[in-house]
Amino acid sequence: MSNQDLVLLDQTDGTAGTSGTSSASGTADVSGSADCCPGLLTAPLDGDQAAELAKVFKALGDPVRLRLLSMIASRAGGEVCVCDLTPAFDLSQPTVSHHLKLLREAGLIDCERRGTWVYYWLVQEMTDRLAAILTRPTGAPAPDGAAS
Amino acid sequence: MSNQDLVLLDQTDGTAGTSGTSSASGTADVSGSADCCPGLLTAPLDGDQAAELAKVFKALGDPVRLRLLSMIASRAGGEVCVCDLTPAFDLSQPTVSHHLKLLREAGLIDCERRGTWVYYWLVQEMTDRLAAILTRPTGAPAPDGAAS
DNA sequence: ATCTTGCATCGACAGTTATCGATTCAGGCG
DNA sequence: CGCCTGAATCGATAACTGTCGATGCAAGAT
Repeated sequence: MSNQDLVLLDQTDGTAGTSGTSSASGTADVSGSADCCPGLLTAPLDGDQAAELAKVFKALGDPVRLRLLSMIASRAGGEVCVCDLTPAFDLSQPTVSHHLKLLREAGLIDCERRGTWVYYWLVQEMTDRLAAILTRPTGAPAPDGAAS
Repeated sequence: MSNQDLVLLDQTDGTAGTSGTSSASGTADVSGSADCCPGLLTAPLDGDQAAELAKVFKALGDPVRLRLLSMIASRAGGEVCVCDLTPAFDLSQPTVSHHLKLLREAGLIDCERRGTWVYYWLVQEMTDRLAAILTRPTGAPAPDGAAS
């Protein structure tokens, strides 16, 4: 049902072909392919849209993952080695790896293996999309006609 | 540490004084009070910021709650009676009530009792803030590490 | 006062998730 | 080749979450 949606995301890990991390296995999509910016604030979501979007927000719904994402994203150029991320947390290496996997499956980050190390970066399309979804369309009428 | 933060949100439920739903009891905050737009994409979050933000995203990380939120928010004027929301789902009334409670505790919606019915509305400040947090500051250099 | 309706709360249960240690895999190096 | 390092995967377990039916509470109607 959501096949063509992944194209938008797959382009980002085209370089990850050499990666052994099986990237882009189950990346989630946000908006339906048909409508570019459904809105969330403008019209009721249908079940499918809500399910896809919930996957991404769920990935963001953990402090560790938020910190990981911010650490990755704040590298404007983008790449962070896992070896830089793991020691920043009071968690085991498998746990950090697990969180990174969830972020990657949500389509928020992507990775590439380079020698011994694996580098992660932000998938900006996804955060942009989320921001758009949470942004009330400009010029939206002031909410005074509730009862219509 | 996060007392004055709630002021921004309390203003929206000033009318809820008559509400018996104990509104604004444990509403979550998003950004620290000092910095208006921490970013998430510009600088690593500290633990407290991440925890607060995660609460809100976690509330959004469920399809039912996303649909509830979109149903509430898409009423431009904003008020939706619970009696209009509950039958839209294949869930029991307590379950829907539970989801509404989580959204309210996350600071995303607020409510007021009016006679027999309870009305919910969107707290736009929160979605605005989330959008800002997910928006890369204008003029930020495009991370070419991903595309290339 | 009693009944009825709308919604929140409670307690229980099933499914999910976060976490760990142990293991495995990928690559570089002796 | 075997060894070492970095990171992902596997299994197990504790904690959390979504869901329900039953109950309680608020407010209007009879």
